[in-house]
Amino acid sequence: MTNYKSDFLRIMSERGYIHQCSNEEELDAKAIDGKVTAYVGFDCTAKSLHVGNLLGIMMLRKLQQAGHKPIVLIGGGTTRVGDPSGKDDTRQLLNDEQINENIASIRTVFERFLTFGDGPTDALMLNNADWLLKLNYIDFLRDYGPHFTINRMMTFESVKQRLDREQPLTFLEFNYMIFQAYDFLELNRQTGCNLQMGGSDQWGNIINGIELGRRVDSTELYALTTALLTTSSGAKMGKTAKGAVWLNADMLSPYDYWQFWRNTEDNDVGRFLRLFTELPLDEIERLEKLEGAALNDAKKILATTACAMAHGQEPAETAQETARKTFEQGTMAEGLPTVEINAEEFSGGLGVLAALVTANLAKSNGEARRHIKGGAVKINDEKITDEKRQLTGDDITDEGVIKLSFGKKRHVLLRIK
RNA sequence: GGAGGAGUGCCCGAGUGGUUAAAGGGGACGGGCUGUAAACCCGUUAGCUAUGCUUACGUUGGUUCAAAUCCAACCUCCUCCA
Repeated sequence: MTNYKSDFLRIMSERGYIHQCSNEEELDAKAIDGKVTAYVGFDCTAKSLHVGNLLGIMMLRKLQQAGHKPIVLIGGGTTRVGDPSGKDDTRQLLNDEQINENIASIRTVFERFLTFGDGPTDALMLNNADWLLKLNYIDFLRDYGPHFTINRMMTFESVKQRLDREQPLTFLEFNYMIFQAYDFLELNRQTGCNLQMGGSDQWGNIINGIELGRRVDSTELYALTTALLTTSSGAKMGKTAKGAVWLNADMLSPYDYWQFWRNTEDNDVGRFLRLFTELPLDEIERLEKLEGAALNDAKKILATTACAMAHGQEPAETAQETARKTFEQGTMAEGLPTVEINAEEFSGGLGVLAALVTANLAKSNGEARRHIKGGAVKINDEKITDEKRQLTGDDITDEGVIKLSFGKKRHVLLRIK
């Protein structure tokens, strides 16, 4: 990579965020001379963002730290259309109420990573519904349609691949690209935003926006993308047994979030420390050199730091302590995820199968049954083999809970209330 | 509008009348080994009130003792032609 002169690009580069950048010299120069305003777009199809979105959030954070202005663009308008990228099943369309709920819920996460406000480098949160919904089809086509040629769009990798694989590419999807380009233009007009960042899969879309800006407003816009995040064994980031690794604490507990980072593969430790923590680089270099079991210390630091950023210092430390007790001492830890059970429900004795399901450790009785057969289930650290086993008052420990374990890593405390 | 091809479980993909809850692979989960890692080995991978029952091979009907497999209509996608 080039030697960047601006703090922003230098830091981004050193930490391994940069995959592609359009016109980097000029962007670099801009970042030295003055303020850059940049945005990252986020979907709002769920109540929470997940680790897959974290890279985008971190980029905005770095931007702000370097003295520039970040914009969080919520895709309230585009969500209404439904992003067709996922393709296979036409996603069910969300209604306005759901979308607004999601936006409200997602906002809280950004507040942990960015400082919002009215100051020159304070972050802004905008919603593209505010302009997309007002568009008039014919006017929009006349004003912007001429600037996009099918010929050009056919050369984009995302389009090419789709056609090569003989997968359908709908007109809607074509338009989605145009909307995104238009978002960029609109943001530039409203706020002077001149940089769009995103994952490498967004490159084509971002370039479309840059070209639109040049043609319509003769303005120079820039693109900066990061490599899509995968683990070194090639898996997509962000999936666990329970599903997505959510950033909202009510969707995934800080403990589980901590565990996610703790279980990082050896080969990813250094990379993740650079991307997802703000430890000094020389410290990271020291940590990633650790070998064998010692590398676990680096993973714990990664977990606690990353967790603190998303959930706060205290929950992160609690999570670390809980993990220490659970894994290193093998003792009962109060901080494990807890599930409450009604006393009435419990009074007659509760079957293990049902308990596993209510604790969200198994999806169905059948699954729970199979895993009991496979020797994966423990009650208060004692392996059970009888699927008819009932949980009774005798199982309640001195701490007033029942510890239910599924596999070595997943533990839940049942608390009767 | 015409001709041809396709639609299978989380994904890819085999199966063209019964022994098919459906080969094989991937993924995921569990067990083993370890370091709460990777790799590797083994197992599991529809639901339930469970020696049985119910759902399931695009949708809906039909033929048959029996259908993912045959027939009809419909829906969707792909290719070629107009």
